Amino acid sequence: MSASDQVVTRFAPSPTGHLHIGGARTALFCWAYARKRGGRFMIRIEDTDQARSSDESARGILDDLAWLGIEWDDGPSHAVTASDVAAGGGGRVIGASCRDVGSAWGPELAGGAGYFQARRLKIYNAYIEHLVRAGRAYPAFETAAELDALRKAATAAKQTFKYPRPADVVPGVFNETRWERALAGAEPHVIRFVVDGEDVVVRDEVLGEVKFAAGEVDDFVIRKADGFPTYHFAVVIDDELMGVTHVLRAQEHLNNTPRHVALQRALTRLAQDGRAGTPFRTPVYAHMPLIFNPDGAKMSKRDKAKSARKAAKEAIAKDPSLTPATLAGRAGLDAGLVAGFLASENDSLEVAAGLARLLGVSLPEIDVWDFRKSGYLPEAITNFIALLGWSPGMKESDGRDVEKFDTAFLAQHFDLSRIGRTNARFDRVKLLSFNADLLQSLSDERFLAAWSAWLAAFEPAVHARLASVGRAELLLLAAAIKQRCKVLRDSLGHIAMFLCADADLAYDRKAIEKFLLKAGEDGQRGVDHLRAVREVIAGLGAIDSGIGGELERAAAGRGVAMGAIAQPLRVAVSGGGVSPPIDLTLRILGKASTLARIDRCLGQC
RNA sequence: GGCCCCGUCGUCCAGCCUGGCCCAGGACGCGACCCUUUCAAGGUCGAGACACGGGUUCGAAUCCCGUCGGGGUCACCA
Repeated sequence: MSASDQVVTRFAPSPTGHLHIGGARTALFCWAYARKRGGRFMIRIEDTDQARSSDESARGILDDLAWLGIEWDDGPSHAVTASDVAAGGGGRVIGASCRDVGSAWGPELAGGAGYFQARRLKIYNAYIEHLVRAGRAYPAFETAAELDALRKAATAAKQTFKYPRPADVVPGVFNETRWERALAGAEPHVIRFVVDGEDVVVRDEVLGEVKFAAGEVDDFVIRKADGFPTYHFAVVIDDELMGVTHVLRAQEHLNNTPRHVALQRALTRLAQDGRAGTPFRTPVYAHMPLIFNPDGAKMSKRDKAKSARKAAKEAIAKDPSLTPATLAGRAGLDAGLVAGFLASENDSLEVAAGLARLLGVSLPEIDVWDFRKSGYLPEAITNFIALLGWSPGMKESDGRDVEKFDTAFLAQHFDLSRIGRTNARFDRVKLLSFNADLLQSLSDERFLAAWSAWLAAFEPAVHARLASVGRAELLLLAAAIKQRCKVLRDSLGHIAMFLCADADLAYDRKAIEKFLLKAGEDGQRGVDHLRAVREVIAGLGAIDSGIGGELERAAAGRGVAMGAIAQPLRVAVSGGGVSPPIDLTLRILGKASTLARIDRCLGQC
């Protein structure tokens, strides 16, 4: 395969926040397709929105991608962080040997810098000037307010708004007057593209042929008043210049495609007329289905606000003494902002998070970062999202569908032809099950490693406390909680009883009544068994792997089933009726702690 | 509203292109039972869908048309 027909895919995030789970799927599919075809996968940062873009966000997105194990051949260079579980730690840089996509335009575009659109203004402007001189684009001077008024009028008249091309703009004729006026610099202006009246047929690998009639698209903006290109323009220029052959993106972009094709055609004519550049190719398009919420709307950050609002309203309904103001006070938030939030006047993420913390509810995970915080494994995420809109269509030998696989499998089997057309709801319960299965399949050692890395990143205080626990005990702990966690965050609830000081352990009165004080069918009470077992344990040198046998002998000696002594013991050392298997629990606690807790419990009986 | 996309169990996915092997298969969830020192985990079994209406055909989940339903998009955001 020559370089010219090598497949090049790209993921082009806008650095305005965290990486959305839908974006992660797009990136994953782009990556998998490039790998499958032996091509290159590229990242381009679309930071042409000056107000919303940030370097911090770009770094975060790159980091999330790396964490997922999605590595790019071309794009910004990025050091892999230590918390990057999938890639196995730090010490590497992704994108260090990327292709050159801009140094011909200036040294500032050498290396990874060429993959940031905000630095490529010189390139876009050169094309824009050629387009203007060819009569395919023109400066427009309407203000945002004027356009708004036109739009409102159209809506009021029940008509679709389309930008009316000014009478002095003639397709194919350079409007020097407007250009000079723009160059003078006194008036804010945008550059609009002259959309010709041709039908566009988009050939899509997923949807087939999609026809757009001429006249559907108006003269859209290609350069904003601040001098930055719009998405439509930058994407077309860069995809061509960067040799992108396949564009995989979400279906919400389908309606943009005719604009992009129109631009490609105009730019190609420019080249053919000998004015500038080389002909623009139309990449292969593949628009994938959207990812929905459980309630059937497009999954978005707004879901967090919705969920927090609901929780707050329920809290207020339950406790009428609560008001938006008291809620705001307790959560340390601005009262006005909270009131507005509850009235659905804003969807502040800050308010949502604050309210959630205060009320002890968890917000739905939307961004990859949210899933990281909750304690999902990257392998579970990539496996699960790959199934949202794609399937390998293979059967296991036992007749079940193949649905558990890793990214290596994707790289080997991913194909455009098996991308579905129907939107998928994001089912967190199934994701949870995928993650739980993965966690359980880990050896105790590997579980401990993943768990410890997660604690270090998200629960440093707990991680620090565990630092004083011996490796053998940690491994025992890992074994005890592994099957009980669907996500790593669940571990917190399971280890609380171990982290708690013996003197601080709280006893559940009901559990004491039920398992210690109430007499069983044989007339014996748990508390009596507990006293006997206490002496057995006190007589032991230490609690080791033989403890299970000791307890069984003790039970047999008293003529009762294991449960009759395990439950009282469990209440004594954990405070309640639920804990990991009693032998493991006692081994982790150790003899001193076990006896101390039994004695405390006996004191409460 | 205009334009565009979609419509198989509650949810995700297989089957659709190349009609019969489909009174539709798998997974998650749900129910029951088994295992069991609690909670989990695990095992077995079960309930559960071709949106509707017309065609075409010997035969349709699969092909065609219509209806209804859902979604996306109509920015100097991407």
